[in-house]
Amino acid sequence: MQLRTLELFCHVADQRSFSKAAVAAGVTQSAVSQSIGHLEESLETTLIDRSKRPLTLTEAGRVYLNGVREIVRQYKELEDRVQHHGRRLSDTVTVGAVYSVGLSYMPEAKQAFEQNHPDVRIRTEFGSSQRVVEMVTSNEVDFGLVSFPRATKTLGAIPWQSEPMRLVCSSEHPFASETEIAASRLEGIDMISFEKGVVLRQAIDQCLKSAGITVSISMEFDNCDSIVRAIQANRGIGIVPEAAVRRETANGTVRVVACREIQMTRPLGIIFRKRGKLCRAAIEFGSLLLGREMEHDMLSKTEAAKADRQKGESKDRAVSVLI
Amino acid sequence: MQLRTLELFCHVADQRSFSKAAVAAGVTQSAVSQSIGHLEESLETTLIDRSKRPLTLTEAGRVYLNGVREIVRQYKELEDRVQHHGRRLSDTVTVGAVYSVGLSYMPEAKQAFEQNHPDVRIRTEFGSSQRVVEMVTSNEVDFGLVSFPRATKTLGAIPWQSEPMRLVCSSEHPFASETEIAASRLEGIDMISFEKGVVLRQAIDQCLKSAGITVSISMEFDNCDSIVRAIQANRGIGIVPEAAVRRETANGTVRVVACREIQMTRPLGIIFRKRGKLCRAAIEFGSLLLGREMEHDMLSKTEAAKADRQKGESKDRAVSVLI
DNA sequence: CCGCACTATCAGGCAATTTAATACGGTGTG
DNA sequence: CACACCGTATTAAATTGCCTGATAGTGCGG
Repeated sequence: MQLRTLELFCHVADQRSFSKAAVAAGVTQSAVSQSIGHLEESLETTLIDRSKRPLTLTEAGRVYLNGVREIVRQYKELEDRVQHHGRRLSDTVTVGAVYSVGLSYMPEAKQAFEQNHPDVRIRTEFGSSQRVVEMVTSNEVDFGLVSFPRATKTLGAIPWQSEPMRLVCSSEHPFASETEIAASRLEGIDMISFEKGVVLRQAIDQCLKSAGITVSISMEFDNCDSIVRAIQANRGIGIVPEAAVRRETANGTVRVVACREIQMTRPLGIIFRKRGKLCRAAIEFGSLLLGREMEHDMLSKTEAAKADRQKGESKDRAVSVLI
Repeated sequence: MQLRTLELFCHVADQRSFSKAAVAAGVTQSAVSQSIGHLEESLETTLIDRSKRPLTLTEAGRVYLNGVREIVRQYKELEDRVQHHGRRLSDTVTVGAVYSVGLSYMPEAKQAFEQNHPDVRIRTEFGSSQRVVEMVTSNEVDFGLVSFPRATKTLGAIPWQSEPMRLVCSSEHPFASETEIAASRLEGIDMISFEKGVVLRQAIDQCLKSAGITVSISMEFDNCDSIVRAIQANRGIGIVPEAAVRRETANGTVRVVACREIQMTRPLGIIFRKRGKLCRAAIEFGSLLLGREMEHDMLSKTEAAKADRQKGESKDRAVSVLI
């Protein structure tokens, strides 16, 4: 059994889609399909229920996923532990990223960087926002790409860019034919959003509130993808990161509607461990992403943190980092 | 990374030899060498110190071995858990065996069986004696091949065959030129044996004692292999299973010396879980090994155990099983 | 220094994996 | 119900990687 196949399976389970898993893993959809097929064959079990979209895992699939995730995580950790026993520092930069951010920005960045630094490999690890924080904390990755970066005692955060959030609806929705609508038209409308725990949800609620609008949240999900799907199904409107609907707007299944009062962005940022310095290559790559010297941000933030700690609570700094 | 490669690495670590690992895994020495080579390359670390024989693990190698063993074990368990979710019973018989027994008897048995049952695969898992017991207990394997089989509350034991133990010495040893020696000549001689905890050691001590001989144990190891190596180095004589020195006697580096008073055998046996019945194929294969119907032994032992439990302690039954 | 046993390396063959192209199937639409 | 669209399965060809068999190199003991 190929460890890579197990990772592939994790991607498929995460994304509930073979083709998206293929993009995340950087192979073709065909390869994913066959790999998973062989995997199921060798296990003499069906792991994925292909009879409905989005795909779901079978009972066996769920059991397997749990085990495989743990095993893959454990192996990566072991690999790291052993590699650092070796003599020379790794020439590989590993970046953790949430799917939405990683998939949008990593491919070009990786390619651009590897062109200029043929001796350095860039690896991307995907995971939930929470998982990325964990990856950075436990030093599984050099740094992480997340939205709403949050500095903590051990983690530093560098604001990167603000990705616009768009008000989107299905092409069937009444709003679809309009290019701009007044905020008041949103009053009481059905909206699909993130679950209450998700930071993005809180930001959206905040934005709506300050626009003086009350909407009716009709569905809640823990990921962009499901939201987009529900919007496509015309179950309501939603506010999502632009990158998350790039494909869908291109093929016309959803529409972006402008609304002067709803001008949201979600801040993307780089998080890193304050202790334990990054290797040269990682800093170079971070600088490429940022479009400026990463080192400067790391230092200033660290100092800011130090100053903060003396003052007590660091809440206001956190805000300043986020915006 | 290929899970198979990780297993290979475990074999190499167990056997402290590429060529022996190759035999255990059923591939060529070249394949092992290359696999481990690539593994080390991909880890950018040296796992095995090739500068001395027998091979030793580097620091990184030891760390890696620990992790890999756990991961391989975990994956196998997961595989099982998921496969049993599937619809049909496995057509694979998995046998756990200590190296010395498995390597001697499994290859032919496997071949013979698969010839008659082309639809059944036989898989052999190697491990220490203790590990084999664990494999059987946790249902990782259908049954186990061990020496000194020991029935327990959960495990049944079927005596199989008695492998002769041989008194062997280096070709340089004074005894090498003699075909038979008197037991008295062993008095006070340097002997290499197993560590005190090993059952085989206790059996050997017992045998020597009843022959009225006291020897001087000059070295102790936890495995046959190291003992044979020490004997080859002429550090003393030893009493080891015939199969363990087959190669060495063939190439003349060690000699088997007959001694009328030292007539030892080590009992080999099959151990199995009393609860949870074996699949048809496993029983067929067991029967092939035993040369008689396995089912009969399993039943009678179970009943014997039941009778025993009523009487209290089962020590004397254990003996009857062993001999 | 030699012989022996073992490991490394190399070229060739074969099987597994990947890709690109295409067929097939599920889902929503008119 | 037919159609369009999106996503998955299938196929053949190309590629990669693994294994074998032969051979060269190395550690170890004499």
